[in-house]
Amino acid sequence: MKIVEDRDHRWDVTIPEAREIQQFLRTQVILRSFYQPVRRIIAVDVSYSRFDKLGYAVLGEFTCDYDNATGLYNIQDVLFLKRTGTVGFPYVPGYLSFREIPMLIPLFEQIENPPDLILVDGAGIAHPRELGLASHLGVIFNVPTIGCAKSRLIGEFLEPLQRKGCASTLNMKGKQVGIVLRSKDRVRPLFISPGHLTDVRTSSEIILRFCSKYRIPEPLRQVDAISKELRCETSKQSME
DNA sequence: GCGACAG
DNA sequence: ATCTTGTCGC
Repeated sequence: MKIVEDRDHRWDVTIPEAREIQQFLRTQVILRSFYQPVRRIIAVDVSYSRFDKLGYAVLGEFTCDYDNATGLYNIQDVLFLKRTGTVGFPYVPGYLSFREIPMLIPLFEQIENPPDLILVDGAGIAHPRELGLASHLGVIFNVPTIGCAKSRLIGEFLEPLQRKGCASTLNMKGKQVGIVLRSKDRVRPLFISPGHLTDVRTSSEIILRFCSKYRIPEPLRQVDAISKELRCETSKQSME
């Protein structure tokens, strides 16, 4: 996969420079209904070492079949790409994409064809400048993305009912930027927002269809487990 | 000035 | 994000 030429930029930047990049890229975000069901999807995640500045990036590619009987996707993993790299940007709320995307780019370079959809652990447009990690990734590759955060970055909301599937709107400055979704009975809700080439409605529907037994949608749950596994086996080796 | 703050 | 033990609830 190749980054759209006009949307490529440096990653070793200062916070003010990062903010300017976000302010330009946000103008490229497109929100629109997404034709379901999806067939080929990619999910990504990064975990970190507490000692050194190492990050463990994982990209998972899956094929999906929508099951009319259960209302869920049956997923089949096709391949997992892993990479250990140096983290070059600190965690600053609102600038997560400058920390994680540089570690993911080498993995996306190994993917020939863009998928139908990319699932991201983080915010989409539910972001101070409407360009969270999912939106940033979607815009530079021009691929549909959905942001699926485990906690709130920004926005007002009412607590959704405790049943799986219950939801409430996530609003920013009076307009809806996402949805607060209960992905399982009696667990903390997920904060879903469209990244690029999707919309709130489609994003929440797709995410719910990837949630069967657990709070986290299956593709994201798998790449999360694999990146933690990679971190553990890597730090174990460096001890001998 | 103070609180809030994805991963 | 990471670390960390037991413990409460479904």
